[in-house]
Amino acid sequence: MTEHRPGPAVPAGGLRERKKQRTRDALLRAALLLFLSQGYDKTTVDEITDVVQVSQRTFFRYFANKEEVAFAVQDLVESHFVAALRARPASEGPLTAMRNAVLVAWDTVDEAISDVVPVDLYMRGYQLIESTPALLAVHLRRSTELEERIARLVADREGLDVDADPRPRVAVAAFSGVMRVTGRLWGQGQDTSVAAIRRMTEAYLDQIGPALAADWR
Amino acid sequence: MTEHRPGPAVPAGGLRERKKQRTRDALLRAALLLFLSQGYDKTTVDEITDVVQVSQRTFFRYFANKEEVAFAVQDLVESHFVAALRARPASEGPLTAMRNAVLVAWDTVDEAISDVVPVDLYMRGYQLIESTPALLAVHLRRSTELEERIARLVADREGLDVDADPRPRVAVAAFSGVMRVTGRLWGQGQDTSVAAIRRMTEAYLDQIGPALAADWR
DNA sequence: AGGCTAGTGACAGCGACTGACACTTCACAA
DNA sequence: TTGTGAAGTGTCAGTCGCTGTCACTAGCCT
Repeated sequence: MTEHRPGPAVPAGGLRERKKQRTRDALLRAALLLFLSQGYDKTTVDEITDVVQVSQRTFFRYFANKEEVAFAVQDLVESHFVAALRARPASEGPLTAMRNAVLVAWDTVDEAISDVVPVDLYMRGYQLIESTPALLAVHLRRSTELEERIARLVADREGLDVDADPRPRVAVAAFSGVMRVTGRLWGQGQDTSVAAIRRMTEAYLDQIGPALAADWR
Repeated sequence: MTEHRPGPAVPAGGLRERKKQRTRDALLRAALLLFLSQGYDKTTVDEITDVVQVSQRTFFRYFANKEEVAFAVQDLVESHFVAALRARPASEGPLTAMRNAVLVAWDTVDEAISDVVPVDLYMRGYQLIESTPALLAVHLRRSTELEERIARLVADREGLDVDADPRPRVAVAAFSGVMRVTGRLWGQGQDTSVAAIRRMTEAYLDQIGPALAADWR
């Protein structure tokens, strides 16, 4: 009996590891709640660690900086989108595949993250990012990294070399540009539901063709 | 003789104002040179103010934060592009106008900024931004603000309401997305000349059509 | 049982940034 | 020309994000 199947409700790993996970989760949740209730800038790391009863030094052992904790959930959603894109049939063209992937991703975010945080919390977190200059800046930089990943993925789908053919990067750039506008406008709007952002996404993607036409009249 | 025409080499304003301008310029130049020689992160504000012989407090009276000083020249170039876009004949469609505006802008950056800093310095500054995470993040956020300005400008050209018709923002987003890829790849490349980025700009813009086609084969 | 080491807390220190206040210096009017 | 107000600056003290160091505690493994 040196080994046994993992029980249903018991997280993997020894006591050490489980403790670690608990601290990280606690910090994450505490930070998110504080950010949402009083704003990111007005929340100090000390306040977060006070809630969790942990030294400030420990916070920085789990998160490289104060920003990182705000993007933990974002990471999940991004991976979720990438997975959705990967799942698209090879028969779909690049733009169609990306378009369908986002829409499917929005339709299934709930299941994808609900065991970490409720979707509602994620949505409010996203809005916080969009409305906090420091976070928005980091978000955009992270987005360009995601773009590169996607470009490589698209290139693979089409059997191309990203560095030889500019089309993958150009297509992804144009697509992502539109996604960003959508995110921004959604953040400014009233309806903060997933349905709202899904609707806007679709509407704006539909405008790529018309918007890029030579003449708008 | 309570007033006299401004002499040829004498900047406008009283002594007070001229002094102010000199301090600001000195700080700007000192900062840029330090950033370029030893990197942004490794340069402290104290080092900058030591060169100019000014207290740290004074630095922060001229620049809201350490980042701001790195974008002073960038500001000029952006305005230069906006001006170029404004100068495009109404007969050109949105995309054509933007495309021509960037190209013309690159062809004339030299004249536009040379009395503040040599173009070479600007180019190296741009590369610094692209390669410094903290600066890149801010750059991208600033870019979205510029995008909004451009979208309004484009909407005006076409006699549309930005908030009613999504096409201006979508077109600008797609365009800017491609511009960003260009900037990134240029920054990673070897040739740091204006000619190089102009060439890449043109090449990548040419790919928008093909990249957005349904089928790439 | 006892040594090993991962994880933590306490502390000191750096650098970006801010508020308060006193002081210098220019501007402008009497 | 001089005096007065305000603009611009330096000094100082303090906050906050973040890092290095070191000693200590508690799971782990033999």
